[in-house]
Amino acid sequence: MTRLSPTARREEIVAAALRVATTKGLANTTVRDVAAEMGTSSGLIHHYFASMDEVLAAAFEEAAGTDLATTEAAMLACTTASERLSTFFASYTRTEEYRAFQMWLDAWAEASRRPALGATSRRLNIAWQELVAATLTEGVKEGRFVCDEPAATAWRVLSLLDGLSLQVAAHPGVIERATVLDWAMTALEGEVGLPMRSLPRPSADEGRAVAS
Amino acid sequence: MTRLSPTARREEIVAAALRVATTKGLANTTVRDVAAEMGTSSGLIHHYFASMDEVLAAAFEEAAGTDLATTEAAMLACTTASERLSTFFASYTRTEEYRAFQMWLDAWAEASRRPALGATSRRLNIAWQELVAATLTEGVKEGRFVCDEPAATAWRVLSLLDGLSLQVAAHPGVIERATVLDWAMTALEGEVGLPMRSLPRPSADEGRAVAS
DNA sequence: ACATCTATTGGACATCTGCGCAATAAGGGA
DNA sequence: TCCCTTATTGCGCAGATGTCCAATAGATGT
Repeated sequence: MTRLSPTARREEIVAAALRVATTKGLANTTVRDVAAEMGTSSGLIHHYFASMDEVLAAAFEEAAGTDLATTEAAMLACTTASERLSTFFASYTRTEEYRAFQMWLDAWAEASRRPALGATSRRLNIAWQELVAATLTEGVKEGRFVCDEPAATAWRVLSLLDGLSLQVAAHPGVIERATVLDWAMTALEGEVGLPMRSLPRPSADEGRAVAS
Repeated sequence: MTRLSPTARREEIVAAALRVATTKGLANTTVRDVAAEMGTSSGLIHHYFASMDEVLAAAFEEAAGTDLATTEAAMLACTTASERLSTFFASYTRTEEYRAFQMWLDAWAEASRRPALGATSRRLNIAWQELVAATLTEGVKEGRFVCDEPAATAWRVLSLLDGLSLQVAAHPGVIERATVLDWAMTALEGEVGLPMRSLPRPSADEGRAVAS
């Protein structure tokens, strides 16, 4: 393989690991898989990462972190806090379509066994919660929402979303994606004192639009 | 090893597998682990189970099914639907203490990779939801609750509980067990038209009492 | 042109994995 | 008592896994 700069090679490794993890799942991604995906040797990966745990942590960070950044950017383009939350829901439930949620399932399950992955999973989970909490606080300042504890409400909404999405990912057919979206948004409306169904429900297409 | 009847031996294998899975996690439980736990050979396990997938499925069924039966029995001992639900919450959040929730995390993550485990996980998840739904229906008949769609409400409450419990199990310290319990019960109160905090919050001791 | 640094190789190593199979032995029925 | 069924053994097989390391080669500075 052509000799690359350390930073470029590191990024390539993370990108390759992410590509494999998206297909096979984080828990099933091996050093040799990543090396084969890049067309290089397995030793190269350990030249940049001390352990496979750190490779997976970096790959997961790339996946969930990019999702977070993309979502945040899309939300910033909205004018009101309500619109921002609608965008958030559309973006969050979209991830299922791309089987990205299986990665969260793997990360949660492996968190107690792989320290680096666990730390990353924890950090990103909190980051997502803080994004929701911040948006709620904005809505309160705008006078649109009533919310005593934005941090707590954010955890509840996010956890409801996770719990429902988890069923979609692990037990296909039990709950529909559109149902997850509707139930989670209704729960939020109840939390912040909005009229039922006042938040516009994103269509499946809108979810896709955010993705591109 | 002393020669046992097929049914007795099968049960012993499942019990041993469950013991190992409780310690190492479902995903990390191997044939040899189970054999060593019983003090027998690994070949014996394959004499009773076609694949490791089925061993894990049986072990998980034993764990989650017993929990379900125990919880159901404790609920039946209550007179009102409200008390039954309080008992349910106490029993459900108790499972964390025994690290049993890690098993659910593993089951959800592995569901797409191990068919038998996936089918079992799906069945038991639905069974838990049906237990809640049935109790809600009883409460409506008693005139204590208002609930248009018990099945949907059950999924929401259970998913919120799962999403929050998942944080406790995967990211220790982020959310407290007592908080999970309080938030989930409050959510239910909102769903069925009960006054806030009207459902008695079980103490940690009560949770433990149900376990024994 | 040379030397130095290090990215990259390719495989060794020890261990683990699920699974299968021939041999053994225990127990129950005739 | 003998026999036949089958529970149980113990190991082998083929493959996978994370990690490590000596050897190689490519780039960069002098």
